[in-house]
Amino acid sequence: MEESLKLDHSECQNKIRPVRDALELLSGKWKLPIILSLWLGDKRFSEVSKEVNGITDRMLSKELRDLEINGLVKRVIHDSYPVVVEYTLTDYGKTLKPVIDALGIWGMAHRNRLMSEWKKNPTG
Amino acid sequence: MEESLKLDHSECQNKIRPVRDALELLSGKWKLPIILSLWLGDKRFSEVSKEVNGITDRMLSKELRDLEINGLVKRVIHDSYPVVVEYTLTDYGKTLKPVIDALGIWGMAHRNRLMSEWKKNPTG
DNA sequence: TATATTACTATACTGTTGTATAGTTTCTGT
DNA sequence: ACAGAAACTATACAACAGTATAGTAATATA
Repeated sequence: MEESLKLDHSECQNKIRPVRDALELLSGKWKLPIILSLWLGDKRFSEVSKEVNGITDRMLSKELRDLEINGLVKRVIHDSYPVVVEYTLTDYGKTLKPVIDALGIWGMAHRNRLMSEWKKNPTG
Repeated sequence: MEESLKLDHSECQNKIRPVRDALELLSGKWKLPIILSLWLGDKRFSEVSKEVNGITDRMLSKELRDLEINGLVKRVIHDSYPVVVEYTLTDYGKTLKPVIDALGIWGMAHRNRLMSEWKKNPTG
């Protein structure tokens, strides 16, 4: 009995871990905007910087490195003046589509729900 | 041209917002463990506390309130000795299933990928 | 009266995430 | 020689998420 409870619990932990992994990979203020910016096409550092409103160089650099380490983004250096660095979403990065879609669909429904609640009772 | 770029950008923002909403609702150290604990059945405060390893009362209280405000969890007070409070996942909370599944599937694939990379080059 | 249980709240602290601002390197046009 | 651009890095700081520890209210039992 004790034993089976523990099994259930550790099974649950095993199920939760990959969910957390995926969540952590996407969470934070800047990862999604950066990924979506690159989804529309390869970009240089300064181009992403312009497109992702409000991000500092430091954060952009850090987040791009993070995404690169996880294999979602590839960094390509062009030997030109001035050194041009292009970032591209990898095919692997694009496998995130179903995840982002699922989040988006639920998030949309949630917004609609909150809206209709507010219509029923505007003062909250 | 300028105009169409701006449109693209704001459209993109509109798409990103619900994704972020959903992400924020699930992110943090404790929300997923709590949700999954309640998925297996209604629980009292102290039962969740025992099941979700390492959480403090303060965090549990805060997160449960947060989940309640977002309509994912319902708080039911039983008038008994000592006061018993039961938390249940709402039907609405259960609509998160496809989201959590999508995260879990991707996270699992990611783990496998990292494992097979490690096998190719164990020293990193 | 003292102690125990449940479901919390209060206060103070730490650690991580993100911000602000400036500096570095390499190159090139003037 | 100097200014300027690209792609960063360094340092210091602020804000927020989370932790540690203790305390509270209601009720019951010894």
